Amino acid sequence: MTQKETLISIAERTGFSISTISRVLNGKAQKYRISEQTVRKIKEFAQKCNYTPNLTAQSLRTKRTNTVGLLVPSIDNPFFANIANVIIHEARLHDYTVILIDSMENEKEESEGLNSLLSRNIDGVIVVPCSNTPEQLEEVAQHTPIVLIDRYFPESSLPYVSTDNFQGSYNATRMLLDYGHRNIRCIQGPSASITSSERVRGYREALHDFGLDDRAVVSGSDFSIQNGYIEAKLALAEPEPPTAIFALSNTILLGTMKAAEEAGLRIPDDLSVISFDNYTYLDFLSPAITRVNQPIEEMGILAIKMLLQMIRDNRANHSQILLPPTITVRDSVRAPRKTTAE
Amino acid sequence: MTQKETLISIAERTGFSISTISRVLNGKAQKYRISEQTVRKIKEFAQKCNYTPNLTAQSLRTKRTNTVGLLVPSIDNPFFANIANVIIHEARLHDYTVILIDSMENEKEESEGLNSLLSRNIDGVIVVPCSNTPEQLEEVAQHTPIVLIDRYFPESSLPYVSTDNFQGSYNATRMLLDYGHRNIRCIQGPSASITSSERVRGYREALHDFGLDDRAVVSGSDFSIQNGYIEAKLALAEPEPPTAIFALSNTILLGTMKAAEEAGLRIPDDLSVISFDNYTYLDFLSPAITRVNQPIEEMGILAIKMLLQMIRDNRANHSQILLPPTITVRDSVRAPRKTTAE
DNA sequence: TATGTTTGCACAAACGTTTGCGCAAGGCTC
DNA sequence: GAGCCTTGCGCAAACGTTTGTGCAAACATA
Repeated sequence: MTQKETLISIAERTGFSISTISRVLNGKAQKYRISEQTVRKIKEFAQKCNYTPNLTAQSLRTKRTNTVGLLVPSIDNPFFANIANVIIHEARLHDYTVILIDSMENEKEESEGLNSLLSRNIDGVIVVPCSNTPEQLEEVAQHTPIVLIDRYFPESSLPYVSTDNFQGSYNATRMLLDYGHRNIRCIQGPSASITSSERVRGYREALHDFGLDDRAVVSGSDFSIQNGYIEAKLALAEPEPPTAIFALSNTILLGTMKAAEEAGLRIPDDLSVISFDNYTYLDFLSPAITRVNQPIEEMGILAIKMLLQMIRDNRANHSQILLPPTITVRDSVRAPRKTTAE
Repeated sequence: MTQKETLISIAERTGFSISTISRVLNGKAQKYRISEQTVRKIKEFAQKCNYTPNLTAQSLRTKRTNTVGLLVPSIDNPFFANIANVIIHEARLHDYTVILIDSMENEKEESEGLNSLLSRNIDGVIVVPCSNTPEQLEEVAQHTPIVLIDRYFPESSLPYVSTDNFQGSYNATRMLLDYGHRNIRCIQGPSASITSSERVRGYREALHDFGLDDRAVVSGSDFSIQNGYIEAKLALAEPEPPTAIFALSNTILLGTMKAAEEAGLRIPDDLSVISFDNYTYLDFLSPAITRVNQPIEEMGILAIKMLLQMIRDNRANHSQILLPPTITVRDSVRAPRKTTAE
């Protein structure tokens, strides 16, 4: 295996000093009055020998890495892959590289991943937290710019950008109500998660505004297909089964559909469903699924914007932003066959 | 923003030298005969002030980063997200961190991403190449361990691990033939891509073995939903439309299904379909889709294993491995209504 | 008490950069 | 030809580590 070129090796072979070469390659030739001729020679030589600076040395010296960290709970989840994609592209536009760490929805991994990022002297970090407390993150925020995305801590001053899950959920529930549904089951994700709990809140509020507080039924434990399956299975087996199911994530939706199919129920004829999250494949299910659509791209752009601003200004920012979701209407909602007893 | 602890700051406050502290924290106390007492004091202090080593300095000195790069064409594609997931987890098991770069299926981005990784002194890199030539990668291989995954260059000696796309495709086509289909359309991805061309080869070979060389019809241009839609639309409008469609990716499949639906064809009654790639949601389409299942997990594990071995032994490896795919049978294949003219 | 051995740690160089400062050579002014 | 300014570049310190070597003190031996 051959060696890589360094400023030193170039200096030896061109006869110029290390500093001169460094300045030329960093575009500071003018500032330091390096002659045209020298600049040309050095640039040519560097080009020819395919020199690339050693980033570790560079950042050791400058304290900057032009790198931001991105810590997500599971890159395997298309929602987070989507976020990662946007953030990687957006960072790239601003000449930043992204280091992606997967915390596997595990507090310990999250903590270690964060430390690993900090050790690398990243300039800032974007986090979808999976722990329940903001403590470590707040400590990090003392010395490193940090922005939360998707999940956040309402009681903390950490900056975040997320979807207005409450509003999205409220609107979706409202839509079902407007179609005439009165027995609407809500299947939630982990109740500790702010995204899930806000969605539940929206669901309850919509029922409340219809004077149906007592009809609110929420169950479920996590964002898994299995959870959706089990909860839907139970709900549909009840004496007075729901006429509509509101699945608080697309995975929960998949489980719900399976349960509906097994119960011999056709969607939307026998059962209406509405989901969260917007994936292409939701259009290819039968029927295509009406869902609450999070503005992922805008979230990613905003998060990067906030982060880079904090990096540039070297001071904290406490913006806490919720973006409005929209509803993508497809074919999974219809008026119930017959109004329930109520 | 507060300062981070360094060996120097700890040295000043504990009275021990930098080297002693370094050795203690690296578990080399024994080797350098640091007393029990000193070890304890230093460890306690480091713990208390939450010291984490500066990785850039560390790797500048040691030339190792315990980091591997992963360069994929698009993290937004669940297939690559899945690969990334496996590799991240597997690397983690061996105490390696992964830096993920997205080349956006763009040669220039790939090249720059690779340089960015190299600048970081990563210990090795796993690549799903998107360029058509192995030149740059072969040059990198001169000084940095590299393993290709999924896509590879048959004429190059670069090590790779991939699926036996030929075999998977052969078997799938064979299955359709065994069901009695004689008019099978194949919708491919980019013809320059080895994965797509191998799949096409498998398709042709299977037809050949049935003495149906002249019935081979391949069309398509990329792994997009739109491509699948357009090609299927065209195929189904022909005077003698296919009784089965082999979609060479799951995205092509989605387009195909949409076209079939618009043509009023029911799957599998009026049209059989079979796909590549194995995603959960394929089970939730109507009907669930029979598909060729790539052993992604094994591929990831093998790639990491090969890479770490190269890193450890500090020498090249030229293993070129194809893992056998399997077929996941669901409900999208059935015997054709009536045998075609042939 | 003199000598050798062990114990326990510190010194300093090196990794590849960046950057403030300095210095030599040449040109200009008078 | 003396003094000053400009041009063009090099010196060396610093970033936070790791690690080969060195050295003083303590201890053991004779």
